[in-house]
Amino acid sequence: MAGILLVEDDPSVRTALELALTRQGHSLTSYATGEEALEHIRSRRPEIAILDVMLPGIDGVEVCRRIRRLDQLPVILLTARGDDLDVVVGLEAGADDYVVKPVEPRVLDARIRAILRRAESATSDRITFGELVIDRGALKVTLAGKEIHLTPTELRLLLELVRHPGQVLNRRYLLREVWDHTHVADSRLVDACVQRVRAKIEPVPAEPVFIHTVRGFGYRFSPP
Amino acid sequence: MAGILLVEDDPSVRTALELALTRQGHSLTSYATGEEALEHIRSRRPEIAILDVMLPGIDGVEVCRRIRRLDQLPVILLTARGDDLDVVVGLEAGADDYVVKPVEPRVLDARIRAILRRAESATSDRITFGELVIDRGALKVTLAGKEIHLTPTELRLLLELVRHPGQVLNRRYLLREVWDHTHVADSRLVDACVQRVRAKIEPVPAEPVFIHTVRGFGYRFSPP
DNA sequence: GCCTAGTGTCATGAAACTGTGACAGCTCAC
DNA sequence: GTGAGCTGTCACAGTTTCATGACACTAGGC
Repeated sequence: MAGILLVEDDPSVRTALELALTRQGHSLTSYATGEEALEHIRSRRPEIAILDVMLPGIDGVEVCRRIRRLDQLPVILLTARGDDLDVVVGLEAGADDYVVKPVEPRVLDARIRAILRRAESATSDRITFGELVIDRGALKVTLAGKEIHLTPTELRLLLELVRHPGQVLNRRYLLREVWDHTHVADSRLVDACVQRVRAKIEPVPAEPVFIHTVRGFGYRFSPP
Repeated sequence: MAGILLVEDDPSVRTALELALTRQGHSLTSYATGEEALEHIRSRRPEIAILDVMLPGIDGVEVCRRIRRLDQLPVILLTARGDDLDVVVGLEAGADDYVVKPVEPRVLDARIRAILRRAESATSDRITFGELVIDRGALKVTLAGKEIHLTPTELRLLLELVRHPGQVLNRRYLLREVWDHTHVADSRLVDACVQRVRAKIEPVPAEPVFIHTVRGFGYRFSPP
């Protein structure tokens, strides 16, 4: 998933935060309860969790404790109460930061980045194009939070295209860079591979939004 | 020194903080200006720096930037102003936290501990991935509390993979790092060793949860 | 010398990946 | 509108890659 996990039960606050954080360029999945979040935390592998403290059922501090029992996942606790004792308890539960609502989106964003920077997971070189996230370190591609499996050649092709966003790359060039240079056969090879990649990453492969055909020249990667 | 470096120009605030933090069990050295602090930071090697933003001469944010240029030393910025923009600027300068004065000693202490805990876990000898605990100091690996015996090569391989969690490491790299650099050997050697490690640490070696094969590229360690 | 744990190599089968060609569908120039 | 040239789509067989287990070689303890 490679994004933020948000847990907030109040729908209006949740929507506002979703909007604000998405606008700051984060990808995000949100839940209303701690139970749901804990259930999905293993499979979705978020980079950071933002937990409201006051939740129905398991509260945010307890969710934080349970996360800590297994994982180093960074956690920010979010609360309406600014009580000093709460802050101390929250941080002792293993939270990395404790933020009092209402919070300016820019401030929350800055705190998220500060924590991610330190967690160093931010150093993994990741590129994001809307819903499409390409992690060059982990060699993982995710679309709308769902991991996409690409074969080695497909991945090399996509990385090559992404390396030159907006540029048209012709078939000869792609054959040289992605396949072995010694390749003579200029068949439909590139086309077929592009098609395979599209089938996996394009929501509607017939109307590609990422990899565009430039008739007579080649292909161009340009984010939507 | 292994303590806190405090930079605060107001003598009364400085004395109050010194007293409070000492009472919380921290050892501490304080300076009135950023220049003095920067001068001593190399030799004294503090664990964490707490910088007032408003300082005569170089201000706290600038001190933070200069520290960042050299070092990972954790930094807390301390300020009388709670302006959102200040927070963002401060955090972007590389600060780990931004605290507004006046601050309850307990809260400051909790924030210091949260940051130190995280900084320590990054370099700590013991890393936990769910059931798997790797003690780099004692060179011991335990799975669900039971000690696992790994041979030297197996252990070096596992440590190398764990050193880059989530990253795909190719066979050439692993051969260079884990085995001798001058190894011409068949890269199937890596496969065999990975197999052996899996047989020991994976509950179901055929469906690995720790060491994943990335076909065509190499192996990736990522916790379940 | 003998035994053992550790290590590198190899054969094998299974699974995944890839190149290829045929053909349909589309686009553009005329 | 029409035809030529491009491109999309698909199935399939050959190839590559990997997991697995067996085995030989080595160094060091006894």
